[in-house]
Amino acid sequence: MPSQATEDYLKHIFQLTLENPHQLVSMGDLAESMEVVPGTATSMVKKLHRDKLVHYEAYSGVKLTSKGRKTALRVLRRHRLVETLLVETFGLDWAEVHEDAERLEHAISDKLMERIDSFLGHPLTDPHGDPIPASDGEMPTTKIHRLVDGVAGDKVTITRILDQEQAFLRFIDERGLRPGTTVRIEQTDDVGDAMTVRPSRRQPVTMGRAAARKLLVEPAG
Amino acid sequence: MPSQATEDYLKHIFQLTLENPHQLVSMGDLAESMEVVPGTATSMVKKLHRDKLVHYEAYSGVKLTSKGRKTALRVLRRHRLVETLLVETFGLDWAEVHEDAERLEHAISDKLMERIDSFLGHPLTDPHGDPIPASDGEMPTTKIHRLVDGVAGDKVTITRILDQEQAFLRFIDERGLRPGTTVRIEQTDDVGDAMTVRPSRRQPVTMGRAAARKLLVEPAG
DNA sequence: GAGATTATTTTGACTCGTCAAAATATAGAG
DNA sequence: CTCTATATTTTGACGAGTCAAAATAATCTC
Repeated sequence: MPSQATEDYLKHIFQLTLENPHQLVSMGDLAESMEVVPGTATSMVKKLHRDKLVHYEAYSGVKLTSKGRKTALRVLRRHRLVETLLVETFGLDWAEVHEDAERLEHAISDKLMERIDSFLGHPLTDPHGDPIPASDGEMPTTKIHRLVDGVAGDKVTITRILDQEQAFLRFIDERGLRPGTTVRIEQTDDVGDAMTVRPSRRQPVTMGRAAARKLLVEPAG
Repeated sequence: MPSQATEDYLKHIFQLTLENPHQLVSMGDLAESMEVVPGTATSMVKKLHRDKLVHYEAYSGVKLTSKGRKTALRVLRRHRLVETLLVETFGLDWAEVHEDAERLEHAISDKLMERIDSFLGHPLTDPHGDPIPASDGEMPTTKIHRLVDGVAGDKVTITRILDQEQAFLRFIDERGLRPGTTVRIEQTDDVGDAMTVRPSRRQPVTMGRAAARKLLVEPAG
C-alpha cells in the first residue's frame, strides 16, 4: 500500500500536469501545491522515483510513470466519489467538502468504494465537474480545452474547476462561473496577463491567466 | 488534534477498561490489543501521560483521565456511527466493517459526523449493540452485566459484543449469539474456565471465560 | 558571456511511532 | 525468605516525512 503522503504527491503531480500538459512539474510548483518546502519535495520525489512511480531527472522536473498514474487515478476516484457522496447524500456545501474528502480518500477500501459507487448510481462527474475515473483506473478521455487558450469572441461552457481551494471556489461561485455555465470571452490581454469573460445575464469577470488556466471548458453553440 | 495513534491508544484503553472495570490496564494487555511490543506501549503511554490523557504509574498500569475519556468517546462515537453507516446504508456485512471503520474514524470532521448522524436518524446503538456516545461526549450509562458473571439457570439477552475481530464476530454469528438474542446459561465450570449457554431453538454453545467476558447482557424475562 | 538572481539539491537535525534486546522490577514457588 | 519466572521499562536504532539553511546548478540581465 502506498502511504498517504505518497498518494498525495502522486495526486498533486497528476493535477499539476493537467494544468500544463506538456511540461514536467517543477519542484517549486509541487512544493507549493503540497505546502512543503522545496527540499522536502525533492526528497520525496526521489523516493517516488526509487519506487518507479515517477520519472525524475535532477533540475528538470517530474512526471508520472504509468504505474504512478494508475495510483493517482485510484486516489482521484476515491476523492471524487467521496465528494459526490458528501454533497449529494449528506448535504454538505460544494465549497466545503474538500478537506473531509482529502482525508477520507486515504481511508476507504476498494470494496467500500464500489458500494458507495453503486449507492450513488455510478456518477460520471463529481460536484466540481471533474470526471470520476473508472475502477479499472481508466478515465473518460474527453478532449481538454482550457479557458486560458480561448480567444475573444469564443463562447464556451465551463466544465471543470481544477482548483479545490475554498477561496477559489467561492470566487467562482460568487461570479456565476460554476460548471455548466456558458460564458463569452470578451477580451484577452496579453500584456496585462488577464482575460475577461461574461456569463449570460451577469457582470463580466476579469481574471488573471493563472486563474483562467484552472477552468476547463468545451465549445458552446 | 490528537494523532491517529493517540486516538487508537485511548480507544483501546477505554475498551480494555470496559472488560475489567476495576483494574488498571496493564502494559502487556494494552500492547497485545494494539499489536505492538510492550516497550512501545510503555513509551506511548508516557506521552499520553505527559499530555494528561491518562493516569500512569510505572509498573502498576494505566487508566484514562477525564480528558482522555472524552477523547476516547469522541473516537468511539465516530467509529460506531461509521459502522452503522456502512452496514445500514452501504450494505456491508456486520463482521467485515471493522477495518474500514477503524480508518474512517480518524478522517471525519465533526461537521460531517453530525450530518451522518442525522442521515441515520440519530441511532442509539451500532450493529454490534454498542451504544453510540452523544456528541457532547456523554454515553448512556446503562448498567453493565457481563455474561461471564451469570450463573447457571440465568436467562439473559445479549446486548453487546466487546470484540470486533472478524474471527470472533463470525464465531458469535455462526452460533446464533448476535445482540438481541436471549440465551439460558446451562452451566458454568470454574475448573474448566468455561461456560455453556443455549440460545433458544439452537445448539448449546460452550465458550471460555475470556470469550464470555466479551459479551454483555441484560436480564431477560 | 559574466555576474546576479532564482530554483534546486544537499546536509543535518528533528518528531513520531515503531522494534529488538538489555536492564530492571515484581510476583510466584518452594 | 530466596530464587526463578514473568512483566515492565530502558536503551539504541530505524524509516517516514518534515524544516532550516548551506551548497550548487540553471537562468536571466545587461
